[in-house]
Amino acid sequence: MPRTRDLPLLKPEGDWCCPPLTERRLTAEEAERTAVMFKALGDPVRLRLFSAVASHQGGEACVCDISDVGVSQPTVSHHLKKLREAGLLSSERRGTWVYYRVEPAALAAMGALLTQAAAT
Amino acid sequence: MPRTRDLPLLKPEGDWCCPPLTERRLTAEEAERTAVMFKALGDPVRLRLFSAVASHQGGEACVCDISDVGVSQPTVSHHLKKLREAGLLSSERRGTWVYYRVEPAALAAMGALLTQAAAT
DNA sequence: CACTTGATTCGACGTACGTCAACATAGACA
DNA sequence: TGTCTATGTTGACGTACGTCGAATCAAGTG
Repeated sequence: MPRTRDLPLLKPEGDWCCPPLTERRLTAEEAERTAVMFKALGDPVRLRLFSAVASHQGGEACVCDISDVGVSQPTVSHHLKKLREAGLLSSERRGTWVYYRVEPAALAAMGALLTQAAAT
Repeated sequence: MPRTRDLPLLKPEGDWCCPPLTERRLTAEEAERTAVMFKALGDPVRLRLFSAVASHQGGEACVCDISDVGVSQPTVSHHLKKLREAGLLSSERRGTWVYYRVEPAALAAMGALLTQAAAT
């Protein structure tokens, strides 16, 4: 498989959820919604799990591929659930294993929220 | 003051702290360091405070400008301290008031971490 | 100096979170 | 059917977190 980017690059617009942090003050609801995503990445173990999925070849990884994070297996499952509930990961069972992959939209939204704010 | 961008635009490289989430798995230390920043934005009140500072004219705001977030003033101070400790804000006292401004480097680092990961 | 306003620190409270061991569930295979 | 492996769920425990009131500090004003 070529490592070229022949797939539809997603537009860097971030209004999937919220405007850039510099545009205006977030409302209470916007902040509530956005905070869930940031909080999901606000734990070292979840961050490592997320980067393990994101950096795995094919863009997806089964739990068995990424469970070596230094915590027990139930804890891994717990954190993956959190990431899924935050909309950052999606899971799918295929036979024996459960595969996780990153949700590009959420990732792009968070990125736009920050990068467009950095140009102040 | 002109609102043109005549100031040194910071390079969108994000190795200020960590590689993009897709490049490789984060080490425990990298995850620990990065999680602090994400956790800082993982609270609705802090998110609103941060966006209030970021969207304020001149790129800075005194505490009195942004204290209307629905929590007591000590709580506001507590959250601003958290954001400062995470490297996302810097503060400076000028006379009676304390002014907060966003730390562009940290913001850019987080943004790069995510946007460069979204191009998988 | 005392007094007022802005901001941080302190001490306490309740809740949420991360973690684990034990148990439960799902699929593969004999 | 039963057993084995891979994940998810439950219940419990300790710690960290968000919140507040009260006390404290900082700077301006009379």
